[in-house]
Amino acid sequence: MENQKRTTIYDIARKLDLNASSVSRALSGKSNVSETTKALILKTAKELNYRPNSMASNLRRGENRTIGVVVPRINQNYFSNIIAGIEEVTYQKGYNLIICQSNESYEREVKCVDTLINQHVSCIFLSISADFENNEHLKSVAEHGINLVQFDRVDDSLDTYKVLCGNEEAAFEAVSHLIEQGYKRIALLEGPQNLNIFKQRKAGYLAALSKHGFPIIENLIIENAWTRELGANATKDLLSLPEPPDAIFASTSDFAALGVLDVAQSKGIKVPQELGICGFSNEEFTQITQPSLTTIDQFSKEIGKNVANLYFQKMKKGLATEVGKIVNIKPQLIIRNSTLKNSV
Amino acid sequence: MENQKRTTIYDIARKLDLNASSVSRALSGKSNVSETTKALILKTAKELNYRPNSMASNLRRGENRTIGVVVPRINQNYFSNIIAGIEEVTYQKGYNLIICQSNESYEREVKCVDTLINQHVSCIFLSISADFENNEHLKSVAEHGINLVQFDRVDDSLDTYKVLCGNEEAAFEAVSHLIEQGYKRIALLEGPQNLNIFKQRKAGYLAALSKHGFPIIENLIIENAWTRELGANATKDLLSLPEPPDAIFASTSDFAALGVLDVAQSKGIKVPQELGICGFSNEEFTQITQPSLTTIDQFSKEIGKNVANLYFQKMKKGLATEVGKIVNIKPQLIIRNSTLKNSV
DNA sequence: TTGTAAGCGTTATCAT
DNA sequence: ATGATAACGCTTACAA
Repeated sequence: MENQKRTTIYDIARKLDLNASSVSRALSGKSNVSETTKALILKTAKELNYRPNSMASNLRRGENRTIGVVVPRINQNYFSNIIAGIEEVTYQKGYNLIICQSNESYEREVKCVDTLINQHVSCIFLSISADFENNEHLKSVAEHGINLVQFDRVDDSLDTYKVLCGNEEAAFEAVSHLIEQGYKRIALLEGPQNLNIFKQRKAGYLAALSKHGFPIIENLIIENAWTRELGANATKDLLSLPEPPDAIFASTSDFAALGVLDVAQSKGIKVPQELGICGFSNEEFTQITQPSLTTIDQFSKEIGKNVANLYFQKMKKGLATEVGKIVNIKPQLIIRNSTLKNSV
Repeated sequence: MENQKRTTIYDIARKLDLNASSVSRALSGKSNVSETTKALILKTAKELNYRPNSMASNLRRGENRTIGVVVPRINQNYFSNIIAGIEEVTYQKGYNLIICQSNESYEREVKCVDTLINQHVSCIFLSISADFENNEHLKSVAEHGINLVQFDRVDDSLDTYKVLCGNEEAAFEAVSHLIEQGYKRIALLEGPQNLNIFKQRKAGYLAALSKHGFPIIENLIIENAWTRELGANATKDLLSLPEPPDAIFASTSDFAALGVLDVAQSKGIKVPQELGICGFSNEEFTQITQPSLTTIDQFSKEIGKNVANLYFQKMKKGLATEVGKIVNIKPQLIIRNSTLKNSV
């Protein structure tokens, strides 16, 4: 069972006293083969349990109907939804997906890209890791004639196709909403600034403050607070300031926002009356917390679909030179109880 | 950029006035090649930006260092964690992963398996879809000399390697715990019975009842309640019975348990005093609800690692004929407030 | 409509 | 230690 030889087109040809090329033609639905022999070939192919060897045909044709995906983490809702979106499109196009996770490590990201290049994938969809160092590996993708679509966490300096998700405007909206609700001292939990998305979210925060004439208070901005625990620690620090904030925008993630809520509850601080909390990503649990958390939905599955469509509808057809190289998915502010100071 | 030819071992050979076979030997680290030429080859390979063509070498060697994974849904915590576990092992072994999702559709599951067979993957890791019909496609995997590891949702009738996760004992423990807490009328939300896991969970429920001398009450058992909404509907029905249950075991998922909690809260029923609730899977949100939900942790990432290790440590080495074909991951009951009637 | 033959980029086997 | 050659299974000009 282990090592029996699989049937090839030659086996079929031999059995029917035909030539392998006829079999190939028949199986790939070419027109130049008579209906009778075609039927015969299809029949015996089935009998012999024939399966095409895609390694061989890929090699011969010089193209591999496979797309490589590199994400920081597979098992994070945001990314697994993107992958699901990608898969929905690629499956229907008959393409396979090779999935790699960088585990937020730059070194590993480089290795993933390397193996994908070796696999001769048609395209790579990639979101960079948290400790991104430089873009040599991404340049080498292009050097090997492989298409590249960056999404979400992208290297701006590289002129590739990109799917972005309006981080700056989302942060702007969120902070504006906090201001409209009457919060006066709004803190920011920010993520690693080598990632574009966190830079943009910070920019949105700053823009909203300045638009409403609010001062920028440096010690209300906490770096690297992007897990539940780090969010909680940051909150403890913030609340013990002489002039503590009355709202915290956890721009990094809903997990950080959850950490904020943890601390607020353990200290008996009322949310949203005494402290407003806003997260980022619309994780499932944000509607379950007490109070439910205001957050930003990024339409992650949509992002995935757009990434894949960008490849199939534009790149592959050689369309879109400059126009349409960048797709923007507009995120949406989801207002819930954790910031509704006025309405409670 | 798009269509330039990639450098091959012939290009390197030509440049160094050597033979392609020497280059091949040098690059694949064989011993029978002098240190000097080896160094030379490696150097020029780098200069020419050479990348091995794995399609070609796979074809030649007759093996594809790729593993196919088929899951019902990629973007479900349980499965994405399993995939993360698988990836952790396969990455380190230098294997690639082709991921497919069946979307709980049998037809699509068959297609996924088909493409994986065509890809000549070394092994398929699979968890069957909800509307599983028959195992013809799984049999054909073996017929093509491809290894198969089933996990979690498996077809018991097939003699393959399996990674299971003690569904029956977990359900037994959960229901025993409910009984010990003093609940008298324990309802069951059950899933599609064509899936082994739901059958086993039901069996565990029944076994626990009978062990403690509890009667089996048919109308406390609700079929197909495995989403939040279906769980809520089932709960409404249950609570309007003349003799409603005082505990509900949502054996299908934590989402169903959440639906139960929704209804309890909207009806002002106190959890756990008037109604005990137990879920299944230890989703992230179960520790966030008010009250927190008792559930069962399945160690999903561990399952993934075990699946992959089963292949690398046993199947691939031809070890383990009968012994060790089935690995059992013991799940763990996580007791939280939603069932602690006695302690509140 | 069918057959012939070359070639995709490797690697394995044999000879040198 | 290195070279020549065939082969993996398929596709595709080209010839018949």
